Amino acid sequence: MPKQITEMLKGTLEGMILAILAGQAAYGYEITAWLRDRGFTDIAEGTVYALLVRVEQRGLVDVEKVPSEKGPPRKVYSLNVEGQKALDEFWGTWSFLTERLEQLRNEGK
Amino acid sequence: MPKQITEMLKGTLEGMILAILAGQAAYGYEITAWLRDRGFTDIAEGTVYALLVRVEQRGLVDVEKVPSEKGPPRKVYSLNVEGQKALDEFWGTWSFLTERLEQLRNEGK
DNA sequence: ACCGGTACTCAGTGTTACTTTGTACCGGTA
DNA sequence: TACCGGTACAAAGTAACACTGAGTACCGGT
Repeated sequence: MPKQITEMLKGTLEGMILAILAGQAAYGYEITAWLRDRGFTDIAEGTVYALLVRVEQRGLVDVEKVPSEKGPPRKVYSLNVEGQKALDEFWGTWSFLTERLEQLRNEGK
Repeated sequence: MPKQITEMLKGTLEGMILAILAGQAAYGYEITAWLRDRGFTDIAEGTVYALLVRVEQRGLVDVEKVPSEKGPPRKVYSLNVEGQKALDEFWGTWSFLTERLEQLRNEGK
């Protein structure tokens, strides 16, 4: 994966995580693994955790501590109503961007 | 335009400008106006100029000074071979991102 | 007793776009 | 003549975000 993606992820990674949590509750390690499976091999673990802290502080997710069989307790995050609103907004902004970019790609200018 | 777009533009704005220049040579003020016309009303003039300086320093564009009828001389930028390569790379990375995001949007998770 | 996989945390860094301010040229108007 | 608005570019300082690297801790298997 080109490291160019790093900068492109700014502003979208948070939305991606909200989107993942919209599907089902998950914990940090799980989300990281999921992203790596989908080809985002360069996303650092620390990045995901930092992001989860941020969305938690913004009140977009609910958190529950769940004991794990093999390691420290998991912090399981789930999207709440505020989070759903933020996710909708994210998709709106994302659509705006992709539409313009697609147009740019097709017309040459 | 939501200010959420600001962060999303990081990493894509440079590609957008390369894409515009691929269509035809242009100067800073013109590019800014073009972007505003397309709905990117919040993009600051200074941002575009700074970006043009950057792509010039990276050797992705050729520059020509052209006298203007109403104002200081224009710096007209055109994409060179290196720039075309960078643009191709950009579209590749962009496709990668959009495909994953679209997938995320459709499956819920 | 040790090692590897699981799971989370935090301080410091680099890149990027924004903000603000400034310079300068020109045509039109009062 | 003096001023103003639109054109055109430049540069210093700021904020947000993802990365890096190091650390802590729990557990099962050898």
